[in-house]
Amino acid sequence: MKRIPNEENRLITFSKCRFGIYKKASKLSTLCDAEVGVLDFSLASKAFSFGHPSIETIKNKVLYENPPSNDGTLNLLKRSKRRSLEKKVPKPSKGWWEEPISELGMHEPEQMPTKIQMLRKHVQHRANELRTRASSSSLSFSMVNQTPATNPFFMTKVEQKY
Amino acid sequence: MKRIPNEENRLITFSKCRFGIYKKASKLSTLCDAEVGVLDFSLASKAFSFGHPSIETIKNKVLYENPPSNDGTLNLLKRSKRRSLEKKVPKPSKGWWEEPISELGMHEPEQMPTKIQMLRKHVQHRANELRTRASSSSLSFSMVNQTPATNPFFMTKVEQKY
DNA sequence: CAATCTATAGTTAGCTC
DNA sequence: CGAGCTAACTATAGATT
Repeated sequence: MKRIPNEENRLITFSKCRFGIYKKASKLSTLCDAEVGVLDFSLASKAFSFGHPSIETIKNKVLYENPPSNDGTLNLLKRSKRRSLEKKVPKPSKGWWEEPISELGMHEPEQMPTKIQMLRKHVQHRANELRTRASSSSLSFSMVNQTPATNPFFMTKVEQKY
Repeated sequence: MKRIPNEENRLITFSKCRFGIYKKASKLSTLCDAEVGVLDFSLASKAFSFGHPSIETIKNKVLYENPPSNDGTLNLLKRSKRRSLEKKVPKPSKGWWEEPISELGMHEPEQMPTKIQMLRKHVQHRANELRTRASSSSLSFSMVNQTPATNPFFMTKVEQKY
């Protein structure tokens, strides 16, 4: 799978696929009560986006790393105070599906072979589906902590199929 | 279609659908030579993202509205200078697939009935597929101009199916 | 908790008009 | 230039292990 050579076909596909992604993003937001943003920049220097509940909401999360309304309060408390509250209302243990995908943050392709072994198994599984391609571009998954204190764009590279 | 009631199922779906979207975003980036970013915030206050070539690239475009390398130069020139250059290298006429989706920027639902008629036909077609749901949330498409001088998050609301 | 399977549902590339 | 179609492809909800 590679870049569509014909420019017209490429642009038509760009448009069609974008709507497909927006539709899926919309579905995700409804089914899972999530906030989702999608940004698409064509090389022709046009940009489009989808956002739920709005692209502004997503933008603000990225720009200002606003704590979410449902748990931000705790994070504003001192660590000791937060700990004691957490004892009263303990967090449920986390399932694999809600774990951060990875804690790797390397950006150099050379580092991949060893570091990639540290990926969580379910990511490896998915990553295996996305087989190597010749190009140097990469597929990135990242976990974004929403408190200002933590790195908001922690990133992991895996091999990319498309 | 509505929010999945069971929390476990909801989280599993969140995880599965996210990967599906990432896969499609990856495909889009390769086929169409585009830069794509996806941000997912679960209500459990976790956030994940996909980015091609990296989420950092997308983040920087949003944060700093960096002009793209392939056409940003022109936009930094004075209008008069730009005009004269554009005469020498005229832009090709645009197809429907590369037009900004809309030039509507309203945020009030009350304004929709009249304004929505201005949407391009292919957007109307898509929008019609996304039928009303009871909730007040909305599906947003937006066009993002990449020069600092223009509104980077111009937005249009249409009805949402999911 | 995590992986795997599968029937069903959904998507789209290329085509026609 | 856009809209519509559909065969082939792809994704996924729910079940199973």
